[in-house]
Amino acid sequence: MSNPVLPTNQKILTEHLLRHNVAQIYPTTHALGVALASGRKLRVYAGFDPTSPHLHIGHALLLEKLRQFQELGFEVIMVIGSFTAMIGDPTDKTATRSVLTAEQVKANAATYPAQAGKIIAFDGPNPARLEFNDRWLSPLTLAEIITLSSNFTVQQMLERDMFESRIEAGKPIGLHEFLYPLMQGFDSVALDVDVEIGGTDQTFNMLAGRTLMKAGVLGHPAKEKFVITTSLLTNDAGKKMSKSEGGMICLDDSPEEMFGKVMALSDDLILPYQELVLGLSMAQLVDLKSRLTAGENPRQLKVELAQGLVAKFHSPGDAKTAALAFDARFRDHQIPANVPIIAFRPALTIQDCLLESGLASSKTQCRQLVVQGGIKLNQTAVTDLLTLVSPGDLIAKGKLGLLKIM
RNA sequence: GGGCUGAUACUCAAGCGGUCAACGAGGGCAGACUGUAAAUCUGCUGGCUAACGCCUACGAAGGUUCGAACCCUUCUCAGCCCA
Repeated sequence: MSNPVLPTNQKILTEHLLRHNVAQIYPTTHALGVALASGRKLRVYAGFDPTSPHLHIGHALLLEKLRQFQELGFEVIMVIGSFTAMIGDPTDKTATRSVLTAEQVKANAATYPAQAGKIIAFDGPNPARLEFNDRWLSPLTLAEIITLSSNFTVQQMLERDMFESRIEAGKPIGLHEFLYPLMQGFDSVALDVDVEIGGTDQTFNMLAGRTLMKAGVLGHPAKEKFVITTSLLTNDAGKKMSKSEGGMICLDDSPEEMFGKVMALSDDLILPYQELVLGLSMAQLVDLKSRLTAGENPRQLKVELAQGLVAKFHSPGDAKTAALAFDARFRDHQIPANVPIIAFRPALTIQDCLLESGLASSKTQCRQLVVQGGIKLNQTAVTDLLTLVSPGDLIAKGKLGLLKIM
C-alpha cells in the first residue's frame, strides 16, 4: 500500500473498479470515470443494515468495491444503519415486521468492524471510517423531515415496484415506509459523499439520496452524487442471498463451515462465485470453463473455489486445513476432532443426549428421526431411543450432527 | 364516520358444522442416489405416549350446537370503496 501506484496500474485498477461486478452507474460510467481521474479525493460509502450479527458474502462484494476505492486512495466510509434498522427496510413484503430495538442494533453492529476488517482496512495510511447513521438522523426535527419529504412525490414513491406489487396484492404499506428512502438518502447528504455503492435492490434508496443532494437540502450545497449498483449474488434457487435465507456464507463462519457451505453449492454457481467473490479475470474464467468441458470432475473446481474463499476470509493455511478436514470427514468418513461433548452420567439415554444438545427439540421429533434411520450410535442405526449410552460412545444425527459421550 | 371483504401452522395458501393437527406449494429435517454435491425420488414437519389415544391450536373474548377453523355477537388489526 505504501508503494506509489504507477499510472498504468492506476488505469487498470480504475477500469476494474468501473467494470467488475458493476450492474449500473448513475448518471453514467463515463461521468464517474472523469471524476475519478480528476485528482479529487472522492468520498465513497456503502450502508449496511445491522439486522443480524453476521455479514455475509453478499456484503463482501460491496466491501470489495469499497476496498478498490480505498486502494486508489479515495476516502471510504462504512455506514451502519443503526437508525434506519429501527424503521425497517420495506423490502420485506410482510406488513408486521419486527422492528429492532436500539440494543439489538448495537449488539449486531458490534461485530461488523471485525468482519469488514477482513476486506477493508480501518487503519494504515488511508483508513476507512465507520459511521452510525443515528448520529445525524436522530437529531432531525419534524420541520426538517418535512422539508426532506417535500423533495419527493407520493407518485415517485409508489413507482417502486415493491410498493406496486403490494398494492396489487392488497398488502398494507406503512406511511413510515415512505420515510425509509428519505432517511437513507439523507445519509449521503449528512456525510457529503461523492459516491454511494449498493446492490441493485438498493437502487431506489440510493437514487433518493442523489435527488436530495442535487437539491441541496437543509443548507447543504447542491452537488452530484454517483451511484454504483453491484450485481447481487444468488443462491441455488436463484434468489438474492440475504440474511433471511438459509445456507448463506457468513464472513465470521469458521473455515470448516465456510468450506462445507461452498461445497454444498450447486455446480452452476462455481463460475459466478469465482468471478464475483474471488474476482477472477475473463481469461481465468475461460480456463475454468475449458477444464469443465474437458470432462474434469466439477468437484475439483468447487474444492478450489472453497479453498479460495477460505483463504480470502481466513488464511491460506486455514484453507488447506479445512480442505483436509472436509475430505477426512466426508470423503473418508472419519470422525472429526471437534465433536460437541455430553458429560456422561448413569442412566443417560440417547434421547437425553439429543434433547440436551439441541439436535432434536422434542421427544416426538426424536421418535421420527429414529423411525427414519436418522440416528446412529457408533455408526449403526438406532432403533430404541432409551438405549443407555456409555463413555466414548458417538451419536450421529443425519450427516452433520455429532455428539460424543465423555 | 359509513359500507363491503379478510385475519389459518416458519412463509404463502386451501378449508366454510362432524371423515381437521387441518389440502397444496415453498422452506426445514431425515432417508435413497451421489461428488457431504446440485437435480430427482421417498418419508416426516404442534406436544405427550411403546401404542389405542389424549391435550393444545385456525386474530381475541363470549355464545349457539351432541359437536365449530367453519354459524352468531362484541372487540382488535388489515384491505377496498364512500365521506
